Amino acid sequence: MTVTRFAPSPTGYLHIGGLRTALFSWLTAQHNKGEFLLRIEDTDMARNSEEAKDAILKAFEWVGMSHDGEVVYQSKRFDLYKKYIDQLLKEGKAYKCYMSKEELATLREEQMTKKERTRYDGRYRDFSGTPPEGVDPVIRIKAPQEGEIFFVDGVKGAISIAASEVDDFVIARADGAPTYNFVVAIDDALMGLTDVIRGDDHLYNTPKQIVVYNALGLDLPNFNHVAMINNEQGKKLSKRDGATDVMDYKAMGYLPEALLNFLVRLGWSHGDQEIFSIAEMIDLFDPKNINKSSSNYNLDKLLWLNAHYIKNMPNEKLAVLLKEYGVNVEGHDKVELLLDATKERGKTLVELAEQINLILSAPNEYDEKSSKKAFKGEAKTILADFVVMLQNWEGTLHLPCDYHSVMDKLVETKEIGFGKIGMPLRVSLLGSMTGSGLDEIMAILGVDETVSRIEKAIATL
RNA sequence: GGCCCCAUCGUCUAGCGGUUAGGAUCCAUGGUUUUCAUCCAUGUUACAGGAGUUCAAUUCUCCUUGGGGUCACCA
Repeated sequence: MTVTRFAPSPTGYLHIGGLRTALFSWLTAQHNKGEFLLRIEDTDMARNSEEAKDAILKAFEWVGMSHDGEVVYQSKRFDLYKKYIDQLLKEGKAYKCYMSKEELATLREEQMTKKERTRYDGRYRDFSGTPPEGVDPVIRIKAPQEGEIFFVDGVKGAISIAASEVDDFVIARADGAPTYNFVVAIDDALMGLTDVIRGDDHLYNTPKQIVVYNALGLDLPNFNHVAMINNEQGKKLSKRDGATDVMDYKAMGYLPEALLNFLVRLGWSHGDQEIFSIAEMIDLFDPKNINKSSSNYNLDKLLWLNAHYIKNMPNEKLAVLLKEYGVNVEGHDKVELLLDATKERGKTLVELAEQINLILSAPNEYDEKSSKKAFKGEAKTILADFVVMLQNWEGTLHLPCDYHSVMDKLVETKEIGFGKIGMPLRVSLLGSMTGSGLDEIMAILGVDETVSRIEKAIATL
């Protein structure tokens, strides 16, 4: 059975790039009817935060990616890691290193001035003398000293790194707490991971983890390293490039299905297909189609996708979502009409809410440019005549086409162009020259409200 | 700097030795729409450079250049 995982460290919000690798992992599991596990990497007690962990879980909930089984917390598994550390110590595959932090810093400085790669020099690897006083030792694992560490990456292909590049790295801190590369290998193995999908910033961690797998005699999973997402200039994505917190996208009015669709096409493709429902992604996703190269982040397509998903979303669902953006249309007797008339005009739920509010609340002021253009000439008398006609026909006005026929009639009897009534009417109802169809707006408002808004406008002329 | 990875329109990408190098987005233009948006149509724009291999390279190899990643008692 395929088992994948997402393993964030709870030091901040869920990053947009993290969501993509999580999505790739989740899709791989779903596609193979396997399991997608969630593990919180909180071995660094000093940097963890409960809020960060909750924020990450919340983001997962928002996008609708559910994990299987219980969330695994590494901080609760220290006893387990301790057991493996003791085992390696006993087998001579790991050793205590009494080098102080100061000594290590000095060594590193020397290496840097000599422009060498900074690495631990192995001075305690075969140490058997009397340990220095006052130093709590760290525990280092014995990495191979020659040869190559080789593995086949699912997206990058064959990777080989010289053993000399991997030093005897620390697996347990001076306080006894295990370190990342050690526990990742153990947990991935113990949790039954078959496919590790992660950012390629972890590529160099892989040989280290392989050292752990080998020392403990564990089976290797398939590694898949996904290239990074950079900003539009190809540089590392930072807050300055816009939102990097997944939840910011919710605040900006993006739909999770749009965000996921956008993300799945960043570094992965299925021919020319652009639109993927969640079900289609699951059906078609295969990590072997993941791109080797990094991709740049550009929100144009996300906006387009979001507009697409809003346009195609059932009104009932839209009405529910809109409540989180300050618009409650659920009680309105013309909800269907209201949403049909506005949903093609908002690329985000925030914009859609604005469009709806434009109709729902009478304009407090009239856009200067629009009113100047619309409220000129005979506008006042035309609007007054229109009000009279609306009132005369009141009982028969229900559908947009009913209102349209009144406008037709007005244009006909007064022998004027459509714009003569259209423009002033639009500004009277919405306050500006842009917006949904007049027929729909009037049908949504009803005769009373329509007349009231027109009369209010007339009063200012 | 050492090591590792990468390289097709501005951006996301298709391509897997022989194509008029395709799609999407963006942008521009036209049409539909009483406005705006939607929608439809059309158009501009790409194989980083240089050597090979081959009858033939965007595609394979090498070099250069450019970009990214990584070098913790962080994850």
